[in-house]
Amino acid sequence: MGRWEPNARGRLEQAALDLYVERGFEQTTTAEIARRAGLTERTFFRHFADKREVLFGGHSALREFIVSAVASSPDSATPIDSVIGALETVGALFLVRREYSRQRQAVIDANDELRERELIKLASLASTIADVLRGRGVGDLPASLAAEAGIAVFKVAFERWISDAGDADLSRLIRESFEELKAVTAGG
Amino acid sequence: MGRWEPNARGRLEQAALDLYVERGFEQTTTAEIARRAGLTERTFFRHFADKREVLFGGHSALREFIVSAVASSPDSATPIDSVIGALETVGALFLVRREYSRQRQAVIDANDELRERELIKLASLASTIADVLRGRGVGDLPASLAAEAGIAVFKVAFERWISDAGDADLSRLIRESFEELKAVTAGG
DNA sequence: GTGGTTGATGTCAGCTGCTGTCATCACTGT
DNA sequence: ACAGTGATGACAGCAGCTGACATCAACCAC
Repeated sequence: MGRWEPNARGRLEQAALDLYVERGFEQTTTAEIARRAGLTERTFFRHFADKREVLFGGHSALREFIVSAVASSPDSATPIDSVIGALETVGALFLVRREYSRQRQAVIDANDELRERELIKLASLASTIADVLRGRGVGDLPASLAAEAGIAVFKVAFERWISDAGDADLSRLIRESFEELKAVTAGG
Repeated sequence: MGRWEPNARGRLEQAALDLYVERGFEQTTTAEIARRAGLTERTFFRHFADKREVLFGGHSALREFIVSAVASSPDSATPIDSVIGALETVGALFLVRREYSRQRQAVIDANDELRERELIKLASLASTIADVLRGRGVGDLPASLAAEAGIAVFKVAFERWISDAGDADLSRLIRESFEELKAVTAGG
């Protein structure tokens, strides 16, 4: 048996989410999170860069998944189809996390600082996707726009998915939103 | 003559920008900004919600301008054309502020916290634009997508404008980027 | 003009997020 | 055994930000 209880990081994540749900993000101190996880405040900051980051641990895995999905899409695919296709694939992964996603998103939506962090994660993701597209020979401007447009579609679809009372399929919402974007930009 | 020097807010903005440029955002304390402006730290926080917000004072005017431009676009215009048209118009206003914009953007780009703040301002703007479109009878989904797509175009165009060595016209870059978005989404 | 009100600022105390630094001590390999 | 490693604890301290109260010129009512 180790000197300490295992999975300190996971305990901190759980304690933080619980407290953020119970009493809100701002009303929760880092010392409280650490105490509930059976650790000290200093240790909290060894595992997470700041009080917000504890909610965004899953983002790096998501990023890697999307990057490899875009990179491995067929050469015949247009840039935007590569991006939307990758996002549809990743959308399927959210199926089983619906309730967790809702809870987490409610916490984020209730606080501006957390919304800021979420937006920069998405912007950084768009930037990475654009880089991958450029690596596939896509021009600078279309790469940026395909990536930004894809993330815009994802944002809209995700919001619909979270607020949908039923059990809509995120992948399908992404596809529908993309078709709507096509319709919206096609005019003129 | 007043009891205090006039334009305290403006002095704080100038002092903050100067210090951020001179030694970087993180290396500047709010006390230093206040001191350089001839005021106290407490007064700084009476004028600005936080250390970042001092760089985003012009955003509310920009927002109002864009909102009224979208609202007053002809009924015959499609949603995306209303948005792009409004952004083109606002783009013309940046003509005379090129050097200031570059300086300010360099400060923002050098710091993640400032980039977060900028992104939430743009996201909030997109949300407001979508609301205006809905008020004009546009459906929920197309309103969100036209607004998000418009902001995506603006982001890409603004970045090109800032990094362009010459003196490109922001309005023209917005138009070009929009045409490129059309081309990118038109496939399939 | 006397007196009350207002509004921008100053002063001060204090909490919280976050960091640097050093100590601790189970575990690991030799 | 014994030294090294790595996760954690303990403690001090800075900077961002807030609440509460004081100050005092300008303005207004009379």
